Amino acid sequence: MMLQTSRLSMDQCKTCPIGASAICARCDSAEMRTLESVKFYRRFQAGQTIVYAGDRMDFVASIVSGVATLNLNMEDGRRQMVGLLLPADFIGRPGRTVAAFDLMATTDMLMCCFRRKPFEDLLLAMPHLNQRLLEMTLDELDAARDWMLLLGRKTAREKVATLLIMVMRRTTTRSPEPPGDLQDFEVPLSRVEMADFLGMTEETVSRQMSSLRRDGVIGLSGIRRVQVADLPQLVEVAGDDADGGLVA
Amino acid sequence: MMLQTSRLSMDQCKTCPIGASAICARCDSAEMRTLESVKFYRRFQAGQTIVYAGDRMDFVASIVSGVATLNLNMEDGRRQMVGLLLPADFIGRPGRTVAAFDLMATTDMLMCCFRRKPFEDLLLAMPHLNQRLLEMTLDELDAARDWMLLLGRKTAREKVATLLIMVMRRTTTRSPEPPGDLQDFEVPLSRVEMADFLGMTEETVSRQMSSLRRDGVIGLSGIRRVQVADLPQLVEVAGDDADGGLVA
DNA sequence: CGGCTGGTTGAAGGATCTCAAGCGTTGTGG
DNA sequence: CCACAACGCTTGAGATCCTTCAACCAGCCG
Repeated sequence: MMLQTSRLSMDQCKTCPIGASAICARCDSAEMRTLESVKFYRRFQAGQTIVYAGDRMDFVASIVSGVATLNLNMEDGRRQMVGLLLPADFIGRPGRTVAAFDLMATTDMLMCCFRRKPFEDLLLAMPHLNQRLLEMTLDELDAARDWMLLLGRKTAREKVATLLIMVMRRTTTRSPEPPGDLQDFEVPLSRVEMADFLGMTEETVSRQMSSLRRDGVIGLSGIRRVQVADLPQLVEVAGDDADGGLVA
Repeated sequence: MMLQTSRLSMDQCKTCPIGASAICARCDSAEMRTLESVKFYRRFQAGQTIVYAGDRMDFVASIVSGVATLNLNMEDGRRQMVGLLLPADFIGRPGRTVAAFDLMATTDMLMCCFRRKPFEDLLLAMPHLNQRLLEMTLDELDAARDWMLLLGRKTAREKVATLLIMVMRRTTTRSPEPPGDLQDFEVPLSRVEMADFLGMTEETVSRQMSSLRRDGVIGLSGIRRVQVADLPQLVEVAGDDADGGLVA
């Protein structure tokens, strides 16, 4: 397990699929070479917990491929997802040695890692790195705020619709013109994970998915594959939080 | 109204009450002089909306005194608070010309402002400023994530207890040794604002406050003043999200 | 085949919301 | 100076949405 099959082809930052939007997006070629010399790859399997809250965390990383989640737990087992991390997203917090959240791989993952301390030094030495990390963190904060509206004020049906739209937007390859209403995509989360994202139970998630299917808003095939049959209605159902980036 | 009575004494950054933890905390004295020369103060009254989501926003600012909130609205009037901003907190997003959230003053406020464009230039020129803003943004993101757990998974009673602890911790002057259980502080939010913070109705907030009082966990005097009668129990009730900074 | 996992569906219960009335304080105008 | 309207808060009663608990179903793998 954890064989690194494609090590060689990955070692070149030039060919990195997330280069344009990753932490290194603003770096010039000299800076890239510096980063390239200290980076290393790690793979994780679907379902694996990468670190638990409270564990020591000695690296930071960018997601090259796959999906990870950040989760907070209460003693009695209640769990809330607080981060959904897709390719190019950054993992870890400079200046913090101990993880604040559980970090888990929900699919097989490849991560581009840096040991924490050297990375922190680079952060001080390379304004481009600092600027890009700031920008990414501000984006995440905006996303967290939209998410808070969902958690605090939306109904179960609105929550599910919003999640589907979000996954669709962040997941489907942005074709120049959207192919009408019939997007087909895979939700990289189990029902339980969707429930943890949305702050509800898996049963309610399941019911709302079925309800949206019955109403002709979406289609379901396989277990995680969704077709948007009526995008305008899906957006309508989502409640359109003051066009918080979802409508675009 | 909006008389600036203490302008002269405020013009000196040296005497600024939030200097230690504001955006300028890491700047050296040369950098401080630069900032000082372009900063300006603005006052706002309690209840005033500073900007609406979608409005042009041509400045960024630090809160010198008072309390502001960021809010998201849905078309049908549902509202969720997504930011609670206290002295030293930073307002506005570099690189964004249009506000993403409603920004309102819940108390009388004094803000230390910079025009956006010059500030963005300074951000590029002063790594210290960039580093500090990154640090503050990361802190806010952590806080947003704790908040998401509250919104998604906590009961009404837990929500109220958590808010009280949070306000107590961020509001009371950190005396060297905490004076036993009997903290007395003011919640700078109306019941409606508390409800918007917690993702519930004002009636439920009110009921839970009364319930906590009946159970001897807190005392209430005036309308916004709270005495913590039994801190351990209050922390217990709050559900103590994996000691997410609340216990400490 | 049989157990296991993840997902769906049903029925009942409960936490929170909604709607409504009541209360105390504040400010205002007669 | 009092009456009264306005506002913010509290309390009550009924309705509702979501959860809980349980059964069931489909696919997968030993």
